[in-house]
Amino acid sequence: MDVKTLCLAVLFQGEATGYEIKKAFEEGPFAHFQRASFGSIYPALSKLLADGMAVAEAHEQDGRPDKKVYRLTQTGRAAFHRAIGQEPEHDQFRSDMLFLLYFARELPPDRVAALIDRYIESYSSQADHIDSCRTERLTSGAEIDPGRWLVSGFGVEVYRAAADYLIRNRGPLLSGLSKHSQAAE
Amino acid sequence: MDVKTLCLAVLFQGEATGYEIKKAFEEGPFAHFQRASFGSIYPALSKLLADGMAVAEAHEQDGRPDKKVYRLTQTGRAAFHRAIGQEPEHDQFRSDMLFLLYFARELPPDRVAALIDRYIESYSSQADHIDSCRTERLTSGAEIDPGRWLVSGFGVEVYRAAADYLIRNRGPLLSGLSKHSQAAE
DNA sequence: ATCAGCATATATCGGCCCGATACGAATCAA
DNA sequence: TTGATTCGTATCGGGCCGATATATGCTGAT
Repeated sequence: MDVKTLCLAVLFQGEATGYEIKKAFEEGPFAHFQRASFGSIYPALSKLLADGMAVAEAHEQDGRPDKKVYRLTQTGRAAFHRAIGQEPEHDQFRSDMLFLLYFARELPPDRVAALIDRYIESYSSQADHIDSCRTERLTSGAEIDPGRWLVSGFGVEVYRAAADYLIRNRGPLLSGLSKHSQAAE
Repeated sequence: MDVKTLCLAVLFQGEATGYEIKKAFEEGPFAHFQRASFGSIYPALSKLLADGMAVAEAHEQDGRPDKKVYRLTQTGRAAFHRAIGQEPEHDQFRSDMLFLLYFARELPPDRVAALIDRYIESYSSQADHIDSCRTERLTSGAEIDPGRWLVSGFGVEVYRAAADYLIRNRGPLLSGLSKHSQAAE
């Protein structure tokens, strides 16, 4: 999924500025499983305009700095449907934390403990946050989109599983580490 | 974690060629949570040589094409320890599958079903594969590194949780989708 | 038997994308 | 009052991926 497609996706859900598109990947609906930076969003939006997939409307009103609100054209909507017809790439996960824990033997045990605690806290709070958004949407009485519901539930489940695993294995890791250092050093 | 550090990590575990380093991220110990391509590995290795962090030995023997076996120097080993002393970046996950499922409403239901089935199959087989490597190592009687054990267990647990969630929610998603299309179209 | 395809092996190049940075102002907390 | 944070657009350097080039030996289908 290139950033052009990602912008198409956000704009498919309604008009937005470049800044708002960024937020959709930071705290919005696409957070946790897709991302894009300003350095790729703004050029992508320019290209969308050039290709006639979107139109921009300048709003100078509110604060002071001009803002450009982008909206998809029919061409853009068609391009989005074409894009989601393509075969998806494999999921990818990148974790510096697991990388460091892999080398736990090479780190001071107290650092390993701190690392794993931060990891647990981070995953737990992310699960809680998504979960609170879900219950909020449930109680709001608004209509629930099955796709979005599945995706957010996936996030809760997987983050929880990750946190639980680390809670269960924190002790064993630390004691395994100390046993080894007793034997080897 | 830049590719230079990643190469340092692989070489820390023993000498290797560029090709073997790539494999460490494809099927080796770092698969699933870190990655690197040839386009970044070879330049990184050149830099490692230039910085005196590694030395290369040419082997022309075996097949026909020359291979360069890289080995870390003391400087390299020190650089690696310095690198793992740094603060890790946040974990990141990117999933085209979840992106597509988010837009399930915009896709033909049979495609959604196929997509989710492939997803389940992929996650299940990855969990099984890591798990078989773990039982193999357990029964081999060789010493078990606590860090690596934790990391591989994490993979099994999280992949299983993801697959289980999708198995449980495949039906509800599909029926939710058909209910909606009845109501709206 | 032959030939396509894959594994081994090194290397480069175009292009995409991130992170930092610049610019500018308003609002809010210390 | 002054530093931080939010809103907002935009570029630039550098890092990294994916495709491609090059070369050869092995293996399994036809």
